[in-house]
Amino acid sequence: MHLNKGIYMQLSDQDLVRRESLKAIREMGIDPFPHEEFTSNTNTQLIKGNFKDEKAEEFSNVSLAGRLMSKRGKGAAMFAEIQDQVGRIQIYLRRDDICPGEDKSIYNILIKRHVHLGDHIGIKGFVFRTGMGEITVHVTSFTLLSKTLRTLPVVKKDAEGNIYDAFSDPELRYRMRYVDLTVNDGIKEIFIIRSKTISAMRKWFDTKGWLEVETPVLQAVHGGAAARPFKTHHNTLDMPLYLRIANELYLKRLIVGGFEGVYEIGKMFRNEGMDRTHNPEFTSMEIYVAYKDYLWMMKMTESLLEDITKEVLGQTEVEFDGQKIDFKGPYERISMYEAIEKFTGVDISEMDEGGLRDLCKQFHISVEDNMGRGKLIDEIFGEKVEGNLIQPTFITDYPIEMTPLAKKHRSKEGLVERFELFVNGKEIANAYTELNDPIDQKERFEEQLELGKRGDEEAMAMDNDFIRSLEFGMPPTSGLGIGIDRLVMLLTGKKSIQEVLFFPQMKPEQKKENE
RNA sequence: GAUCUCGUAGCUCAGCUGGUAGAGCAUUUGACUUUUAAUCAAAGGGUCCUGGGUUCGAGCCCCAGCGAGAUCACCA
Repeated sequence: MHLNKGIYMQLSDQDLVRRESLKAIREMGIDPFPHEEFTSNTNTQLIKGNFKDEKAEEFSNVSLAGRLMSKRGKGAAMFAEIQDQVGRIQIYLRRDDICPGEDKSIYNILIKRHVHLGDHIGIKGFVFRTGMGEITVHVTSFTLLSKTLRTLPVVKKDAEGNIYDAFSDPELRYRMRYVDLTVNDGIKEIFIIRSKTISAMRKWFDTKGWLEVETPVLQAVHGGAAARPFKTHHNTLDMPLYLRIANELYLKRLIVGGFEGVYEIGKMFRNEGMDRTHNPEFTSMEIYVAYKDYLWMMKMTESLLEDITKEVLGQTEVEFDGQKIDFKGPYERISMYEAIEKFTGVDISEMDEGGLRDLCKQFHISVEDNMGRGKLIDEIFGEKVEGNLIQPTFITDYPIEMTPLAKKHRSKEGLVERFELFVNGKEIANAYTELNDPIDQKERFEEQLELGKRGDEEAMAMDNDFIRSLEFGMPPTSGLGIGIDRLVMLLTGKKSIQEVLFFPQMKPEQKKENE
């Protein structure tokens, strides 16, 4: 890309033309960036959806604002298109209607010459249908609302809906998302689905009486998950702080404090690799409900996802990468050991660390010396099982070594009460019957410290205040976390997380020179 | 972090065995008062990502760097 040569300051010949026009507009006595509000009484969608030829008089006085997206000059008249947030509509500008007097400069000079594609305009007029049958606004009054100084890519669509010259370079699309949103079809819809998903979830929880809360993003001890954090520094306190990798331990403190249902939707930060399913900051939803267990939470999760997909998409089925995925519950439930046996034919439930290590070798799965039993099982699962779980599937009952914050299984030795929900081969939710025995919790942290000493960089740190809070008594509780970005990817059919983030993380365009 | 691929006009892309750049759209000028990927005529627009090297000569070959995408590893 030509980004290195200075995308910020270099102007193309086309951009220079716009600067010249800006000057010319001012010389005409017209403010290219006027202050006054422009009042619309409709929008493109309302007109296109409701206009009827026999009811044309209802549309005899419309006003709307938007960007000029195409111009088809025909001499003393012109067809053009205006685009607002909800769509696009054709407009018809006739010189003698816009300039009824002797002075034709608004049409001849301003509109024909100095108004460019991308400019924000306000129009008033009446709606009619052209000879070709297209609903069109016949403009009687034209206002320039904001001049565009850069050339917008022009994306054209023919009658069959074929797209020409789409603005398709992913780098440019992500860096200049404002352009992507403006010129490419369907981009806004992705983010509308994202927004609706979050708001549907929030509404669903609020209806149950659970409380939306906010917990610290800056944490002195980063806990609640296995991941490398971003480190920062507080100047006044002169101490290191970490951006949260999870908020679990804080939310549980609130359950200790007497809230019976709390949830938080917010950003987490993990200082790890980036690829098409990982961004350094991502959005998670975590919810904790007192007096519940993970069996209850599975039912809740089914019901939540079924309701949300229905609300957002109008149906529970989505199509992803050619596969039909149905969020209608109930979902298949299968324990971790059963799942591994199902896809490998090997029963690992009684295997010790050495046996698992041999099995990994047999399956050509590369493992590290510092991996404990839990991690080895996780490797086998990730390699042999995960990818097969296309329809929503609960994997339950994880080995205790992998899960230091979950309660021991009520009946199965060596396991914890945990489930993860897999869809399309990817984990999208994770839940426990939360560990509320402070002595057990302390021992689990100590085991984590041991793993840390063996070289596991992601082992959790001891959180003494969290232990203290449990000593004050946490009711039996179940917690659930959902990766919002991944859920939105499923609901929008997007294979890359960057497609569902407005501004995915990018390296800087230019090296700093003399800053 | 590793490997592979890519970077040429505002956008989307061509560019042959190495001979100092092309198209469509967009822009500018002109024609056209119901067109629609408007049309017709003409014109302008380039640090071929950056820096080295090979060569009489590099968009093309080699090396290094920058940025992006895909795959893999780690993670959600």
